[in-house]
Amino acid sequence: MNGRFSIAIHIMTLLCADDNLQSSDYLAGSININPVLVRKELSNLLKHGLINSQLGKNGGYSLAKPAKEITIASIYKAVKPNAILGQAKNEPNPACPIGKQINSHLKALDADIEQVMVNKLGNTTLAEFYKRFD
Amino acid sequence: MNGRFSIAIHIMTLLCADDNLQSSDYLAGSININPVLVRKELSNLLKHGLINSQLGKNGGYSLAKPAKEITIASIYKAVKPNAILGQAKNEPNPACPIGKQINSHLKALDADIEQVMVNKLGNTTLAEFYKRFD
DNA sequence: TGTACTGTAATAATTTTTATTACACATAAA
DNA sequence: TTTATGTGTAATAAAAATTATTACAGTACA
Repeated sequence: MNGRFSIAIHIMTLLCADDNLQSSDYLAGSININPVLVRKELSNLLKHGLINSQLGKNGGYSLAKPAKEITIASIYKAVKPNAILGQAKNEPNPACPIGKQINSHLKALDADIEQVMVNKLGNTTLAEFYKRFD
Repeated sequence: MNGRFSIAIHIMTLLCADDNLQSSDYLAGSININPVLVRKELSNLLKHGLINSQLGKNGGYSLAKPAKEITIASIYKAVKPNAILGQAKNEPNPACPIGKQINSHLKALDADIEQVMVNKLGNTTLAEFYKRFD
């Protein structure tokens, strides 16, 4: 996994902390990454219905619903990678009985893992996560 | 996560499939990656006590113990990344109340996730995983 | 009608991953 | 005892992925 979950939850926490519209530049300043990257992730969160945006002057971003109705799992799902356990770039040797089948078995393992992860992350809401800050 | 878990479990499955010593070149041929990368991962698995190696002519690698005593979790632990959920490359803004604390809360989330993952992967042995191949 | 935003494309820089080359060292077998 | 075949590891190069930057069209408030 790359830094996307970290960026997404940082964004969501900042929006949770203040109901006013926040600009991508402000968010980028807290996360300390390029504003364009933030806008890309905001665009993704928007697509997943987690946030709202407002165009034009004094525009910005806000949560699409109350923080207690947003689970960490839903944020994770918005940015989740193809494979939690990672995947080979090269195709294994199809002439090898193990190589031929390993990917499908790995994929099954991955699905199991994703399920327990999402279960766990589904137990916490953004509101609860935010309460941990002091 | 990169391709390391995929490589490690592929290696372990191949060693499980045949008790004879296997060379890094043979393993690399099934995985379809460079033999040096395989030897690096073998070196790591060796360090974690999961395999044995034999130097010299006709040398190679074999499992360090019966496959039913090796869990998938122990293989995962040998290659696990710093953060399952990923981590930012840049330090968040220390002047921001959220930015200042986000990393420690993320780290806690990560620890929770790792625990449920390891629990889940601990339920399956290499022997059971290997049985799924036909 | 200017100003301050979002939204997105194109491109460059950086970092990470993977591949390759090279070679010291070990041991079985001819 | 010499040769062949393997491990172990360092150094370097190539490729791929991630992050940063520049640029600008479009929107809406004042």
